[in-house]
Amino acid sequence: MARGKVQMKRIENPVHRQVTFCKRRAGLLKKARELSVLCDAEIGIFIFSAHGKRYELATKGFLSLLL
Amino acid sequence: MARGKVQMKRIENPVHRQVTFCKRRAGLLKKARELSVLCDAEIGIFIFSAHGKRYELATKGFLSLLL
DNA sequence: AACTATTTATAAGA
DNA sequence: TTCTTATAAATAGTT
Repeated sequence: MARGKVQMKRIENPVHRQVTFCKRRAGLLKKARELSVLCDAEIGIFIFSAHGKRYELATKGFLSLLL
Repeated sequence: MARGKVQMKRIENPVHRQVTFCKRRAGLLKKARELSVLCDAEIGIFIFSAHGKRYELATKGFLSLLL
């Protein structure tokens, strides 16, 4: 993206990888919320960090649709 | 976005809403794949359209982490 | 389904 | 590490 193109492979530097994870995770969840609102879609997202920490998002009607 | 800011509310025009759904759904899944590769994260996404059609993405190790 | 003018996301830098 | 900013990427409206 900015100030340089991104190589589409694992970021080796742990600090850089962690920073990118935080930023892009936030961006992904924002995009998901937007899609849900704009297009009346139900969305569920689970993200597990490399260390197994879980982050999630689910819109209101999501669970009943999934099950 | 382009050629006009987006109002963060449901798109009323059904054709416009469907087109936006397709475009943004593709964008969201792309971003998810990128996050997974760059940051070594496992990700699962379920999207249900307003008509109940399901779209999904899951990275390799996702299911075993979820369950 | 392609195009492109713009907005948005974000990689580096401060 | 939070904030900034130059630039890449996504996408709204158009054709």
